[in-house]
Amino acid sequence: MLDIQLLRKDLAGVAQRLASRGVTLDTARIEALEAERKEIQVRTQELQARRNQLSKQIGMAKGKGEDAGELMAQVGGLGDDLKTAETRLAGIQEDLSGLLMTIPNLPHETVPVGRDEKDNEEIRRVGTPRAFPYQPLDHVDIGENLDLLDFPTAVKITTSRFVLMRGQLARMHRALAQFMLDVHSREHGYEEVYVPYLVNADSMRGTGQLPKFEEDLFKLSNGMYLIPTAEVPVTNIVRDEIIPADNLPIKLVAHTPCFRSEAGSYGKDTRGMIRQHQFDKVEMVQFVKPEDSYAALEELTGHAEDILQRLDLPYRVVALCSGDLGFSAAKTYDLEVWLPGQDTYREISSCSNFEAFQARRMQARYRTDNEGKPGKPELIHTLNGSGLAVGRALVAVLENYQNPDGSVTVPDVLRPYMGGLDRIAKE
RNA sequence: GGAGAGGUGGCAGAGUGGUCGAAUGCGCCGGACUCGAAAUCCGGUUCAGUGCUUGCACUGACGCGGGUUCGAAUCCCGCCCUUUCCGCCA
Repeated sequence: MLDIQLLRKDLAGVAQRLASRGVTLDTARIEALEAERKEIQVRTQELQARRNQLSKQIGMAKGKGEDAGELMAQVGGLGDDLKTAETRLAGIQEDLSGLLMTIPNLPHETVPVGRDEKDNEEIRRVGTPRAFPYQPLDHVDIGENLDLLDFPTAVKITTSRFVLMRGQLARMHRALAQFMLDVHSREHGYEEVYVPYLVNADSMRGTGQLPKFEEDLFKLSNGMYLIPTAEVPVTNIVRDEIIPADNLPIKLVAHTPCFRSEAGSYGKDTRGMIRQHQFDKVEMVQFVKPEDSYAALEELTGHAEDILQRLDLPYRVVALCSGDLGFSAAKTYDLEVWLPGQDTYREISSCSNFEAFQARRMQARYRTDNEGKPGKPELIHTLNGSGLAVGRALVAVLENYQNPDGSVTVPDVLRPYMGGLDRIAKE
């Protein structure tokens, strides 16, 4: 959510910055609503003040045993006007906040301006894709040849876009998550948290999934939602909280399944594990002071990169352009891992600074003490990034570590998590 | 799932229709006292929002949402949550 004050002060400027995202702001409607709001709010508050004043006098009169009939008649005359004004004000404020909730974040000044993913800016490449003397297989062929990856059975159990993994492959999937969680919690300074996988609508609004993106979510009959990312439960930990400044930064990491309906992506990545309704992810979340958030974004992105480097997977870092930015993000780096089976880089992590956008929706604030005097609560900045998507990391390992005989070498860093196993081969 | 109790400031806890954003205690901050500290005493200590003459005024908030009333923390209805007992259960 943007600062309503900013919209009042510089509506044209906001509209201009949103235009770089390809979003057209209905400035005329906002101006009209604002003008109406101001008029009605002043009127409402005046009427309320008058009523409060008279009611207080009635109380005093009755306390002294005097007749309050005259006063009561006076205040009674306000009743209808007041009710009308209050109702209108509530309506306008609902319209205004409803509109505000659907406006995306402003891109940071360092975000490259562009239309779509073609305009994203490659920042760096790390690692060299391995040269294969033969046509490398993709993860589906590798996994199915090993009898460890089973899509048809998952379809039988549930439907398409789900997967069944078996044996050492399921184990490697678990090993990847454990490895990532260990590195972030032991070496990068994150506190590990275990969180609910079902959340209420307030939490979804807090991080920005609602009200605009309900169709991407799985909703339960009792009104709760399956989380599409750990970002939602983890970030909402600080909803409606005022954090002492000394406690910042707060860095949390969680491993959760993620559920996405993938509505509107029919025909996209239908083969394999790239785009599933259910996948696991290790997610890093940071709560920081505003002045620290861009340094934190670099740091957090580095933490995700560290996992790729330890797995010795080639990747590149891409700065998303304004048109490709997610709804709540002010700036995002995507990490794209090299997939030899597809002969391309594919997204495996997305690291974003949301500045105060989520914090404002959540009323997540911090307070600084200036020489003993408590300062005013100010909005924190929130960040998060995948560290990494576990399913896609497994895909990357399968494709990058495949051998001509159909086996897959286990990356060094995962061996301790797999009982020392050095390769996965057909039984 | 059944029956009961309850949700008030950072915490504890009063308040059951009227100068109540809310007693009192604890905590916290400042000051006095002290060589210093403790004790004691004095003062302060929620958040959101609006207007403009930017320092003041006003509005809203006692779990959430409605209602009654001139006036609601207090009465009524619905929901959520906590808790006790019983039942069930990994």
